[in-house]
Amino acid sequence: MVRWEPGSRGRLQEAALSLYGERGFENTTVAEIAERAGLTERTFFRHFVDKREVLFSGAAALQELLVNGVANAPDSAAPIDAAIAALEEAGAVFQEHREGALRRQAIITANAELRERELIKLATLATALADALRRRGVKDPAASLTGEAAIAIFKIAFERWVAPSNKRTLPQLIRDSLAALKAVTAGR
Amino acid sequence: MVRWEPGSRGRLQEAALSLYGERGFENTTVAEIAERAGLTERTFFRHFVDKREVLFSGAAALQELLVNGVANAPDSAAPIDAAIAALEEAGAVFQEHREGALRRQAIITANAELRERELIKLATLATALADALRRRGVKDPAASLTGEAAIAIFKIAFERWVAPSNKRTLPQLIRDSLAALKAVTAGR
DNA sequence: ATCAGCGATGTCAGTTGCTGTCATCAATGT
DNA sequence: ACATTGATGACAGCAACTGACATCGCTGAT
Repeated sequence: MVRWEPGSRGRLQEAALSLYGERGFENTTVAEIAERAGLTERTFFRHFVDKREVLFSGAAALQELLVNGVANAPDSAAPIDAAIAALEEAGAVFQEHREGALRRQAIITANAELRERELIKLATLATALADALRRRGVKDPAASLTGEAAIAIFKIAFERWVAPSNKRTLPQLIRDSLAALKAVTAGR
Repeated sequence: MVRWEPGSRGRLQEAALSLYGERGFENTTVAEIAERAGLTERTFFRHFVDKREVLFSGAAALQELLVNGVANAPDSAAPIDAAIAALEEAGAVFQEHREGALRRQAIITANAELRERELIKLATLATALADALRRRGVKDPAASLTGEAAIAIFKIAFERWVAPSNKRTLPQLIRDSLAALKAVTAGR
């Protein structure tokens, strides 16, 4: 007989996800999440720094994916192309878990607090991309701007990807958005 | 004999600003702010929706400035140039209040919660810019991307502007950042 | 085989941001 | 004079989060 069932963190995450989906983020208390997971409120805060973080714990893996993607891009690739290549790889991963991504995104867009947290995650990704580019020898402000531009592209592409009418794939939409940005910034 | 001193809102703002500066955002309670302003905690929340909003109440005016700037740009201006013109106007306003801007920014960058709020304000500005561009007949995704790109430029320019070593003016840095973004996104 | 220490969890009390509700009272308009 | 309004106070309460300490199965060293 074990003292605790294993996988507390996973149970908390699952409980939170379903409760947020059922009754909304604001209308679910941490006590309820913990109860559904068979744990204590205090334990919830040992696994997640706050109530929102349950939805964003995957961001670390995403960041690693992006940083590696930039690092592994061919030396000949221009900064923006290295960044976009990394985004496309990440986009492919999202594409394979479309259901879960949509469910999660619906929860996030329904709540201002969660949108705040999402933005800070995106901003973190932008600086991580910029760092990765600097490691390739890209100078500032080009590195920072490329990171920001890449994340802006991802943001727009993602928005279009989750739209109900969308039929295209996320990597495709990323390439399209890059083309659109190039068109917009082309001097005349 | 008046029942209340006038200017409660201003006093609350001033009290909050100074306390945040003295002992940091997290280490000052709303009760303390209210006390310094000679008011009640409850009254604080009647003027500001939350503890952070004290630092961001100017964002509405900034947004108006940007939207008007875009609307008033010459018809011949390309979307990105209309957006940049608006940013430069706003940048000039910041330039005239550099002291206050620096003080405020120091408080914000010192705290994660405040950085979150700042990002959501920037995101709001990006969509406001995009809306203003659509009113000029710009289509999506060009409008959204231009809004995002413009805000990215502003963000980077602002970061460089507040750096201690900086000697240049914010509008100048905005123009520089635009040029850098164009260089970065130029296809080959 | 024993035992000390570790790690995940529980328990509990406390702080603080924030909200709902009702009362107060000067100023203002009729 | 009287009702209305608008800004504030008073007070109770919820829920997010934290700190401190207890519990107890497991594991590794002796």
